[in-house]
Amino acid sequence: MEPSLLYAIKQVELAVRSHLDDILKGSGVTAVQYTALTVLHRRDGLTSAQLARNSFVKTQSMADIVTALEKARLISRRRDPADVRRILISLTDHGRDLIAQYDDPVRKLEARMTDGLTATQIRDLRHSLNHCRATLSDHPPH
Amino acid sequence: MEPSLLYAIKQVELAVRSHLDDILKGSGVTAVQYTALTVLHRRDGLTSAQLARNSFVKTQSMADIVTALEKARLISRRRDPADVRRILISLTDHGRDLIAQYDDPVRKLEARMTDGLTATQIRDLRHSLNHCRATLSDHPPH
DNA sequence: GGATAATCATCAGGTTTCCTGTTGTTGATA
DNA sequence: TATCAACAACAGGAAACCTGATGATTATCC
Repeated sequence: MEPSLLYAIKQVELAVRSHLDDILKGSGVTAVQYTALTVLHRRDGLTSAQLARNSFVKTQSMADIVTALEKARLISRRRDPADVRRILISLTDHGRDLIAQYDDPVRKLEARMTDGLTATQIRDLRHSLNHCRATLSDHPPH
Repeated sequence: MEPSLLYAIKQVELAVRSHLDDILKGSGVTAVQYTALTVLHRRDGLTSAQLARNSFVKTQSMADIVTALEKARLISRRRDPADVRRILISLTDHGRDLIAQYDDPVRKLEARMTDGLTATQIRDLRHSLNHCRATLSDHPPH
């Protein structure tokens, strides 16, 4: 009986999170919080609601994470002058330092994971994952 | 700046979980609990500790899930006569019914996710994911 | 222009899923 | 036999999710 692709993805993600938790032990942030930081590192000035949509969770759930990151002085928040409802989030210097500090071990984890795959296989894997992500986003659960 | 493979996997898993939560709404089980049931469906008679290792979590964490499933009468537990420390877990008829009930919508979710990919691409994706899983298991965090 | 709808942030309260740490029992090993 | 490893379980706590509701602001439609 062939295990499903859904299960295979979950398995890899579980393994990655386990290794990531280990890498981040002592950093003061969880794997989920670290991921939110990396998203902000790539796209500064997002709102909590945008971050939530990016992670397929409710805004209330993302608020927990944002609150923790702000308390740790890793992010800062400011009103959007163009839309007073919005509060834009940016990394602080402290937040950028943390990203920089763990960039290397996280890259090494990815290298270890793909060790044994060819460059072509890695490229195809990335392509297929992006395809799956896009397809599921186009047909949202609600 | 290229998003990492680790991030791509997390994104797909988040999207899958979101859709799975939606499918399972009304089932009485969570996505995590459902996944544990599918593992037992494929390999009956596992212990809680074995399930935990399979999911890269501590035995104490898996105990929460197993307790919930037993309370819902979806699994049953019995002592292993060959090793009295162990308690083997099996699906009940009720548990098998639940798996059967949601098998079709879950398969459809997987089909939707891979819509647009060729059979070869899907095969390669499965192969690469299994490779990543195995590589990370061979180099455990602890 | 004004009513209606959508969006954002937030409060309250609750559940699930993870953790550390500890203990007692049993099986494996030296 | 003595030691060590594995399993299950208890206690307690934190993180990350949820539903439901509210007020403020912006967007849309007649």
